[in-house]
Amino acid sequence: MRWEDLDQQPCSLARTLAVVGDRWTLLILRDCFLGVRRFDAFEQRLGITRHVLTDRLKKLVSYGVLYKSPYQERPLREEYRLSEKGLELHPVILGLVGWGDKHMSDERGAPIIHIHKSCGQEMRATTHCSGCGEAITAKDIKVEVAKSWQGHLDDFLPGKKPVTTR
Amino acid sequence: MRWEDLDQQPCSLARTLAVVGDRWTLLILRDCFLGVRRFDAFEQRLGITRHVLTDRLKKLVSYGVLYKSPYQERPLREEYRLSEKGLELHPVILGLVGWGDKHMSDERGAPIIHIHKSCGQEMRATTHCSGCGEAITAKDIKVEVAKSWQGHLDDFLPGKKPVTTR
DNA sequence: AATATAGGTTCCTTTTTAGAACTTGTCAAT
DNA sequence: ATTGACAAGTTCTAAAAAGGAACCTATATT
Repeated sequence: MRWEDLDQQPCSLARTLAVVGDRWTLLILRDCFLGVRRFDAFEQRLGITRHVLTDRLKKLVSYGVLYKSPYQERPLREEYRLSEKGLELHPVILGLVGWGDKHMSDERGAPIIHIHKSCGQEMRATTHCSGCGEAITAKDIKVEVAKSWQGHLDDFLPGKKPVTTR
Repeated sequence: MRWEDLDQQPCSLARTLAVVGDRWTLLILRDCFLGVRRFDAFEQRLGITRHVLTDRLKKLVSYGVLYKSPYQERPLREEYRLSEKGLELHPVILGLVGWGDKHMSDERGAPIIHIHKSCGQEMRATTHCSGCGEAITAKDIKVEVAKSWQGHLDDFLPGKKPVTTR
C-alpha cells in the first residue's frame, strides 16, 4: 500500500492516519493544544527541520485541522490555530498521553497533569459507550461491517477463529 | 530532535509515539485488534514490506505491546498477540477511528461499526473525566506541570497568552 | 548600510522505505 | 531422492523522506 492512498482506504483508522500518522504531526498537534501557534515556536520546541514543518502545517491546513489566521500585516504574518475539526482530535491526544503516563513514565511519574475545569479534579481520560454511558475496554467491543459497506469489505474482517494448525 | 530519543522526552505523548508513532505501527495494531496474528497475514492485509514488518513487530514485542506465542513446533512458528499493555491502546484506536468516521468518511459512511457487547448497541467512544465521570471536550481541560517535575519543565508549557504583536 | 525577524525555500547528505530475490527448516507429493 | 510449498524471515538495490545548513523576502530598527 502506498502512503498517498491511505485516505482512500475503506477504514477510518487508515484515513485518520493519512492526516496524523507520520513521525511529526501528532507532536505538532500536541503543541497546538498547549497554545503554540507560530512557525518558529514549533520549530524551536520540536527541533523539527523547517522543511518538514512547512510540509506538515500545509497538510494540516489542507485537511482543515488547522487554519491560518493573520496576526499582523506588513509584512503579513499568520499563525496556525486548531479548527473545530482539529479540537476534536483531543481524545486521541488524551488517549496517547494516558497510555504513556501509565506505561512509559520513569520514577518521577507523569510530567503533565490534566485538570477538569468544571470539577477541579486531576483526571485521566476514560472511554465510554455512547449508547449506555458505561466505561469500556477492548474486550467489551465487537466489530462488524456496516450495512452500507456489506459486499465490498468481506475480506477485511479476518475469520473469527484464527486457524491453529495443530 | 532525533527519533530514537523520543522515548526519553519529558512528555508522555512523545514517549507513546516512540512506540506507535511511525507510518505503520498503528495499522499493525488495528489488525491485531481485529484478530490478525501471523506474519504473512499482516503482510498481505497491509501491503507492508517484509523488512519493515519484521522491524515493527520486533519493536512492539520489545516494548511489551505484543508477545510471541508458538502455535506449532518443527518448524517453530510463532504468532503475535496483544499483551495487556497492548490491549490498553484500544482507546487510542477508538479515538482515531471515531475521528475518521466523522471527518474522513465518504458518502457510504463509516465502514466498520462497533457494538458494545453488554448493552448491544452500536456505539462511538466518548471521553470522560475519571474524577467526576462527565463527558469532556478539549476546552474543558487545563494542563499543569506535575509537582514531581516542577523546576525541570518550566519552558515546556508556553505562556498562557500568546503575545499578539499588535 | 547593516542587522533583526518571521516564515519560508534550496541544496546536499543521511536515513527509511519499497520491491524483489534469496534463505531455512519442515512436510507432502512425484 | 527430488521437487515444490509454506511460514517467517534476511539481504540486496533503488527510491522516497528527513536532517542540516545556507539562502531568500519583506519590513522595521539601529
